[in-house]
Amino acid sequence: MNNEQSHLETVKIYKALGEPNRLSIVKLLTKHKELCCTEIEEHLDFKGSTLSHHLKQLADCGVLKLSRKEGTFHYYQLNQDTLKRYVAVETVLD
Amino acid sequence: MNNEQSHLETVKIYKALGEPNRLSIVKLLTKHKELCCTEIEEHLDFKGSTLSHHLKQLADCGVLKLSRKEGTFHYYQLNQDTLKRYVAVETVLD
DNA sequence: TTAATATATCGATATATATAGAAATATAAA
DNA sequence: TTTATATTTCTATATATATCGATATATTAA
Repeated sequence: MNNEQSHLETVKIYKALGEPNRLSIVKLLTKHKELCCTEIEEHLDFKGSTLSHHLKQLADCGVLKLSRKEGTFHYYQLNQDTLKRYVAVETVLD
Repeated sequence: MNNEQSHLETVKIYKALGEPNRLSIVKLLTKHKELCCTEIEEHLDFKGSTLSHHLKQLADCGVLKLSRKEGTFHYYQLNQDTLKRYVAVETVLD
């Protein structure tokens, strides 16, 4: 539990959340069951390639997961298990 | 609550926690009521000026506070209120 | 098949950040 | 006072990261 690996996993998660645009993505997803890239871009103003990088980082550390692919649309949703394990969701995300 | 300022405050806190050495400082302080710089340096191996920067960053966002000065020794402790508001302390810090 | 659209990856770059040595500050002891 | 010690601040630098345009991939429609 408190080994080096979990330490770095924890760091990775907080690093992912410690950037304004990524935290906005997470907050946006608390208001929607799932969203695809195009929908996220409608709410938050940055370029597609930038969004893709942020989504990858959030997915790599387990904060988000790809929930569904419908045609070319990739839908993402929050990974509530991860969030509850690391974040005080009741004060930060509610 | 969910305004731009609190968004950036939240980012600041997770950014502070999202670095291996700083997270180590926080974890170390969960095991001690308070510690001064010299004591922290005995546990974690980095230079005094580096430690000072990390402590400043952690204190600026409210994760740590300067609890006491005794001579030239500056004692720091965790700010439990901040931690509880942002971190799932029972899984991350216990 | 070709064309159109959505997303991801690549490569470059500008900005941010962690680190460290040196200097500054502060306190206490000699 | 001078000296020693603890911590902070200053300055430089190397590394990490966010962003973006271009390209690549994947899927669907025509």
